[in-house]
Amino acid sequence: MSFAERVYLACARIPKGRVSTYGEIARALGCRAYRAVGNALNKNPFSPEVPCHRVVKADGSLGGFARGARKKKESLEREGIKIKNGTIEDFEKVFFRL
DNA sequence: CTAATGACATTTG
DNA sequence: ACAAATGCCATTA
Repeated sequence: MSFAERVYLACARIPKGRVSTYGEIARALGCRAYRAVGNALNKNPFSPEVPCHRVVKADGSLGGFARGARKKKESLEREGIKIKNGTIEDFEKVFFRL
């Protein structure tokens, strides 16, 4: 089981309509490799299977997205997450602590 | 094995 | 508040 695999599993735990951060994912895995988490999600071999779009930066901004940040924003809004000028509103509310 | 690279995070200027 | 500099950790070349 590689690090990336664990990342995907953790990601899959995030409920619809909530978001989490790269750092939080790393913390849930028992380390602080938030950079590595980003790399794992970027590869993302399980594209629609694992909801990688629910993972954002710690400051509430969306961060990057392999298929374009635009798409990511739309996906999140579709799940009921409001975004204001590239930043998530009520970030503290929708934040999902693993 | 060493070096380079990020969908990051925090601190400083 | 914003931009730049540092630190971070696993992966990959």
